[in-house]
Amino acid sequence: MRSQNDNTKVMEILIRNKVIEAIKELYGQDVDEKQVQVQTTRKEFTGDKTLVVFPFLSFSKKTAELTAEEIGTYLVKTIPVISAFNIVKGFLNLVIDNSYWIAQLNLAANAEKYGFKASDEKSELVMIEYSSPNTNKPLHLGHIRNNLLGFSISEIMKANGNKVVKTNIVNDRGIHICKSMVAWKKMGNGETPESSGKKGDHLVGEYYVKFDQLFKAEVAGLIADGMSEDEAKEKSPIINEAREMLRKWEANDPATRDLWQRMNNWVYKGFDETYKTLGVDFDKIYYESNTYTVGRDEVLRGVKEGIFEQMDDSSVWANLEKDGLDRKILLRSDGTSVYMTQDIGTAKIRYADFPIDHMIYVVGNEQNYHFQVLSLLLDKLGYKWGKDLYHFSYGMVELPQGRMKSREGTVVDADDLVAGMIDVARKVSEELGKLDGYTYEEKEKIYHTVALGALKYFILKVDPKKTMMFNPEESIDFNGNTGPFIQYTYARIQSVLRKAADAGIAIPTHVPEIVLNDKESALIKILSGFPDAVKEAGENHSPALVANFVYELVKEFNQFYHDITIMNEPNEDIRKFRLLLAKTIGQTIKNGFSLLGIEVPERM
RNA sequence: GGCCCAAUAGCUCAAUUGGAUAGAGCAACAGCCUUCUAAGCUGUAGGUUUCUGGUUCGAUCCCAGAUUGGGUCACCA
Repeated sequence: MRSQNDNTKVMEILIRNKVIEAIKELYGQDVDEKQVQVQTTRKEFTGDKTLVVFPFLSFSKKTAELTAEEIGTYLVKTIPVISAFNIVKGFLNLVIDNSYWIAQLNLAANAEKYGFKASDEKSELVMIEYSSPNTNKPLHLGHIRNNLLGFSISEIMKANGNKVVKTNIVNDRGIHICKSMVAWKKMGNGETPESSGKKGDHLVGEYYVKFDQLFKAEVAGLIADGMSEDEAKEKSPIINEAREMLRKWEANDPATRDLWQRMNNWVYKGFDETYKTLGVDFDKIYYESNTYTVGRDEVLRGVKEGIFEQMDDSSVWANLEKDGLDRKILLRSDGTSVYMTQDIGTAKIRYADFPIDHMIYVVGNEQNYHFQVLSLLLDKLGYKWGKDLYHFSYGMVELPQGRMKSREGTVVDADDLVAGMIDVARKVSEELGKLDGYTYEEKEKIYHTVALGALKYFILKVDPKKTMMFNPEESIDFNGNTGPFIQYTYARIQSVLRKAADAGIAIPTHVPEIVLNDKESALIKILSGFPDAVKEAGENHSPALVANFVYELVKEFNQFYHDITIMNEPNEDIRKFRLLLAKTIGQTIKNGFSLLGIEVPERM
C-alpha cells in the first residue's frame, strides 16, 4: 500500500515555505520557520488557511494590514491553488481553490485506507502492554479504561506504520490470590463455576471479598480483646494462613500449586469472556509466575555488582537518593519478590523475545513513581533501553461517590456494566422499531455493537491523561456527542448507498470538478484533515484526538444530510459527487472508529 | 509533610500546543417528521477559563505565588 501520510499538512508546509520566500524578497530578511504560523481558518471567517502576520512586523516596519496585503499578494501570485485572500487585523486569510478540494476528495476516496500508513520491513516494532490484571477478582471500570486505551493505542500505532505487539502481564501469583484460595478452602464447599453457574473470575472474586470480611472480623475481635490494630492485623489467623499458603506456593507444594492452577484457570476463562465482549486481544501473554524469578536473579546480580545493597536481614534495596528518589525494596527479607522485581524480569524477557524499538506500558497514573523507578533500575542494571521505557500514564475513573475501591464494594463491574448497556440499547432500539425484518441474532449483534460503541466512545473521547468522571445513572447516553450518534450517521449513509444501488446508480471512483456549496466544501475540508488526526493521535498517544475528529466530521455531515438531498438531486454529476462524498465519509467514520476499537452497524 | 498531577457553562468534556468573538453534548426552554433513518436538525439561555501578580503585539495555554481537589511516598500489586 502506498503511504498516505506523505501529503500530511502539505498545504501548510507549502504556504510556510512561500512565506519565508516572500519575507526574503519583500523585506530582505530571513525568518525562522517557527515564526511562520499557518493554521486552519476559523469558521467565522472567510478562507481556508490563515497566516498570523504579527511576527513579521519587525521585519516589514509597516502596519499589520499593509504587511498582510503584501504577503497575500505574493502568495496569490506564486501558489496556483490560492485564489484570493482577505485581511482581518493581523490575520491573513487565504482562500484555496475549489479544484484543490475536489482533488482531495478523489484522493481520499481512492486510497486503500485513507490516512493510514502501512508497515514495511523498516517499520519500528512497538510493544504495548495493557490490561495486566490480578487474578483474584473480576475486571472493573478502571480496567475497562485501561483495556480500551491499550487496544486503541495499538491500532493507532499500527495506522501510523508501526509493527505492534500487544502484550499482557498477568499478576497470577502473590498474596492476593492466596487470600482467595484460603477463603475458598475454608468456605467454598467445593464450589466451582460449573456447579454454581458463576463466571470464574466472579466466583474467585467472591472468595476474595469473603476473605476480607473474615479478616476484618478477626481483627475487630482481637482489638476487642485488647490488642493494638497493628498487632491484630499481624496476629489474625486467616492472614497467617494466607502467608503460609504463599510460602508453600513458593516452595512448590503440589497441593497448593494444584489449587492455585485450578482457581487461576477459572479466572482466565472469565477474563477471556470479558476480553471477547470488549473486543480486545493480545499477541503475547506473560505470567508473573514465570518472570519473577528472572527478576530476582537480576536483582541478585545487581547486589554482586554493587548496584544494590543487601541488609543484615538479607532484604535487598536500591538507593536512589542520588537520583532524587527514595530507597526502594527489591527483595524481602525472606527472599521473596515484590512488584518491582517482577517488572524487571518481565522487561528483560520481553526484550529477549522481541526486537523492541519502543516499549509502552499502559498503566494508571497512580503508578507514575513505580515506572520512574523501574526505568532507572533497568538503566543501572546496564540495559541501554531502560531509559526508553514509556509509561503511558492515564487518569483514574471516578464515580460520583469518589474513587472506586474494591474492598469497599464501590467498583463498577465490567461485565455488569456492559450487560446493562446492552439492555438499554435493546430497549431504545425496540422503541424506535427500525430493525423490523432482522433476525433475533442480527438484532442482538446490533445492540451489542451500539452498547459497546457508547461505552468505548464515552471513555475514549476524554483526554487519556485526565481523571474522568463516570456516573452510571447518567453516562449511558445514546444522543448527542456519543458513539451511537456516530454509528447512526454511518448507518444512514449506508442506507443512502443501498438506495443508490437499488436504483442502479453506480458510484464513480473519481468525480469531475463541480462548484461546491458551503456544506460540501466544509465537509471535504474536515475530511482532508483525517491523516493529520491519525498522525497526531499517534504522536500524542491520544485516541481522544481521533474521537474528536470523527465527531466534528459527523456533526458536519448531519447538517449536510439534513439540508441537502443526495438521491433527489436532479443533476447527475452533482448526485454522483454527493454519493461519493457520502461513501468516503462513511468509510472514514468506519476507519476512524476502528482506531477506537468501535464497530459500525449497517442499520440501527 | 516531600514529590507529582489537575482546576474551563448547573453537569460531562473540547479548544488546531501562545492567536481572532473560549466551543460541543447533557439538563432547561422554543421549533422541525407526507420528502435519502428524528439515536437527527435549528434556535434561545448559560463564562471574571479558581484567585493574585508577571512575561508580550496577544495568555485558558508559559512563569511565580496562593486556594481547592486527586495521586504517591508499603518487606501490597
